[in-house]
Amino acid sequence: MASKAEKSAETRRTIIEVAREVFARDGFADASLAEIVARAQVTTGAVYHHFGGKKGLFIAVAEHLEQVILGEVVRNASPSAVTWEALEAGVANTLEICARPDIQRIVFREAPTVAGPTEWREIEMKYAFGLMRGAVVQLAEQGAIDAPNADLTAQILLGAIVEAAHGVALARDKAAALRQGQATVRKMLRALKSH
Amino acid sequence: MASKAEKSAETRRTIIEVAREVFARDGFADASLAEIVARAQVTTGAVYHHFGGKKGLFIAVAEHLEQVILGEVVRNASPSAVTWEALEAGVANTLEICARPDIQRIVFREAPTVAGPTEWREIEMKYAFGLMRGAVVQLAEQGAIDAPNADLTAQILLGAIVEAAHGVALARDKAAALRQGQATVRKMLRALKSH
DNA sequence: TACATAACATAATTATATTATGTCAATAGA
DNA sequence: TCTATTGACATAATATAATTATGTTATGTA
Repeated sequence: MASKAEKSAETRRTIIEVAREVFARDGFADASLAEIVARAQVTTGAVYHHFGGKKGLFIAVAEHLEQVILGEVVRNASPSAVTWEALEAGVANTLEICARPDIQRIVFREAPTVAGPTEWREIEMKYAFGLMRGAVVQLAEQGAIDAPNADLTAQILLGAIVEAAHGVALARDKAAALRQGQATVRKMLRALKSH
Repeated sequence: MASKAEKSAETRRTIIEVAREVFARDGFADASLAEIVARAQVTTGAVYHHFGGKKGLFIAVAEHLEQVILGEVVRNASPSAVTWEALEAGVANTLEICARPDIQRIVFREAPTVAGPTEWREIEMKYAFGLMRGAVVQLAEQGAIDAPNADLTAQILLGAIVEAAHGVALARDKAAALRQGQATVRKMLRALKSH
């Protein structure tokens, strides 16, 4: 046991795990690769082997966090088709998840600039943005939502959610802010309902 | 004429002007101070004298762009007190301005991470965010808008606007996207109207 | 069993931002 | 009007990381 592939995957996970902490605390620019490899008990060679460099490592961390988000949102979601209620619940859930400081900073603040706008958009398409976009498209087809441009609508909604989450993270009374943020976003969402 | 102070202000303006182009094209991290000073026909000494470093220069550029935004928005605004119509018009106008790629990237994507969240928030308070926040507060006092948390509401609105602008910038048919984005944001805004 | 290669470690290199120092000219005070 | 000071830069040295190049080892495979 402990095959070569398993050991490799293990170090990869370890590096991502500690990098997540360091990037969340210091941000991409101020994070030290030296600290990451020291805490992960590897060398820079390992990082360059697995991720191709600091940027690659950061993107891997960000993508991993996107998977975490996606995992939690779909786990909490009903497995049936997209309904209006499911969208509302998913939005509220996403807002809560995005209020976590590490996700906030790594995924939504820094990743777009570190990866570059276009490349990051492609990655995002597979996760939170893709999910939102898919929901908007389905509801638009059902005639439940008024969205002539699904991409744009999804982006605006996600933007509102992310900024609400950021506001929540900054607030002193986070529980209250979370409720207010969810209420405000829910109102905005309902404004898109077709009738 | 051409006093020392005038000449100094002139080089300062020149540096900001060319730095704006380079930062907009390459982003903060990939932008080369060497290229900036070469194109501005000064040396790094000038940059450090005026701005204290690369970060300081970037923040100066971002703050300058915030002034540009504020200038255009208030110029287009009616000089009277804040009304619902004024807010709607201001939001539509802001969305249009924020769709410009350089403003998008420098002010809303990178500045928060380059300056650090808290420091940038203080700066923002004097410009777009402060304007939005002030409008929300006034309208809430008038009872025209339902906003229990003015900071949070302003942040969510600005987030929706900025993301809408980003979507517009990415769209092929920008004119159509701009109209759709404005329509969507207007709907969301009206959802906050109290009745 | 021998070879190839994945998975790293180590050491050299480089690329830029920063810092330290130097220069000159404008301006304010005597 | 003379001079001392200092602001406004230029130039050259330094330092801090990231990156690259090269080396090593163990494991899977033919």
